[in-house]
Amino acid sequence: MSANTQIVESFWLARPSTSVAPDLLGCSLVRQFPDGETIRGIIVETEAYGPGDPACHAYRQRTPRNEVMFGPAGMSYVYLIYGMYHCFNVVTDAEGVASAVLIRALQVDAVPQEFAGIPDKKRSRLAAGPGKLCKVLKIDRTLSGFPLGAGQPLRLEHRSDRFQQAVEEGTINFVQTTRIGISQGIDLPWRWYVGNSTAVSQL
DNA sequence: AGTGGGATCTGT
DNA sequence: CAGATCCCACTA
Repeated sequence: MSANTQIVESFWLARPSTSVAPDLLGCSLVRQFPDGETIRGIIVETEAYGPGDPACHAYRQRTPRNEVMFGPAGMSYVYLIYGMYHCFNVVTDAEGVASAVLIRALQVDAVPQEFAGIPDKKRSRLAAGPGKLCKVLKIDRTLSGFPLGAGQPLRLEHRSDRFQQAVEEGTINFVQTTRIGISQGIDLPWRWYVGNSTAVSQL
């Protein structure tokens, strides 16, 4: 696998969310608009949700909202939270197994024009949170249930060679901890983030 | 048909 | 730490 190739191999995501979540760190999420404009961010924080997990939206029943989580890997799952923010997930694992990885933070290098006026300190943390990154990339529920492949409004790209090399050399390390903002399943260590990143939602 | 709480974020 | 704000899953 070479750098910057798009992740069209959905089988790569057809594994338990707890395996996929750390592997998504360093990959890029790319938003492509009809006019050709793109906004991209490097994934620096993720959380896994899956079977037997009381914090998972599909823990109780298959419902209209969580339907896409039961589908094949490599699809988007977007939902509205607290009436005003959206959260973006990558659906994982085999068809019929409800699971997903919540993307919690992105490092956005090329900040869109409309955010150019804000202070440097805030600008580096523009997408440091699941609701914030959806605001920056203009992700809402209309983008739920679509494949994350080439030519789509949202797509994933693999780690750059540079990032992968840094991981292997130990220059970049990953931290695994418990998840944030939930009231059940609070002891499961299913949150991962890039150790030296300044763009994670919390430490 | 009504309702309580939610995988959040911002400003005080 | 309160408030914003809306959808939906659950109860009846």
